[in-house]
Amino acid sequence: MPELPEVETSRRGIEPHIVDSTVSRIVVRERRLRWPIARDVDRNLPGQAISSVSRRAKYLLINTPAGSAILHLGMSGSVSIVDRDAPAGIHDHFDIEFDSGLMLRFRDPRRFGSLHWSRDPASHRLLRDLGPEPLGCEFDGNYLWRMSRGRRVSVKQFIMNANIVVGVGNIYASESLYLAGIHPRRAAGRIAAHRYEVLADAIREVLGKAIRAGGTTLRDFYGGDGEAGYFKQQLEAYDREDEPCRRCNEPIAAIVQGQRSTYYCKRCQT
DNA sequence: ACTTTAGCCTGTCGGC
DNA sequence: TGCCGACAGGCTAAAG
Repeated sequence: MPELPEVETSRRGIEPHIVDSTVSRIVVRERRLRWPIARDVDRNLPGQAISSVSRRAKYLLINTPAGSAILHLGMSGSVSIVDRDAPAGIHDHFDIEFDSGLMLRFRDPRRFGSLHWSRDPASHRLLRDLGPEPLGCEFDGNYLWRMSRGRRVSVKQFIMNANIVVGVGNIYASESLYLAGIHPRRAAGRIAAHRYEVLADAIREVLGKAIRAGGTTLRDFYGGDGEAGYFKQQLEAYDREDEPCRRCNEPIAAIVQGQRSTYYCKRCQT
């Protein structure tokens, strides 16, 4: 489900409801997520006051003066703010309860999500090697060009590599390359600097637009406030196999790269 | 140091 | 109706 815009939408949906609240307890019903939920989460989170909710890549950070809960939504995870007495459904794996009477509920049918505790999240093993934020100032075409020299991977897999740049998942990779007019199979190391400027701009534009639309709801994504994202209507390539390219009418093609589907226009993308 | 692959899970959808 | 395979928005560890 969630790429950067969906995680950012979730962050904005939950932060106002829990900031300045204090965690009264945490209820874990299922520890077997992508990594088992360690007991130090249960030990450290209760009693802490929430200072902010931030995002790094696709991780949500629930920050307190003593450290942060690091939450990942995996492929099918979502968070919601509900009343403390709301009955738990089958895939509601944990709740973080607050003194306000509300709680943050984590639901994840496929259990690819995760929850960790860290006193210093930036140096946590899951976060420390991540590349720059695509909407931040260290990310630009020159950065992509420098990082890509000598690499033979396809440009699509290159921009989906979180060590290069974070937050570009399968949907927005196709969308960005479409917007930039770059063929997804082209080798990353054989793309000229000026084309990387176009690509970096495209990534920022696509992600920015998607955040403004509240994310992409393909099947079942809802932000923290329960609203469906409506970026799907703006998708140019993703999930549009055989439908006409909106620029040239060529049917959109679908291929597989690294076991993920890629969508692109054979005429517009070179 | 880079690239590729398998695998973690459940739910849904299309074809038979 | 039901069964079966294919596929789904992420990411890591291990192997090559």
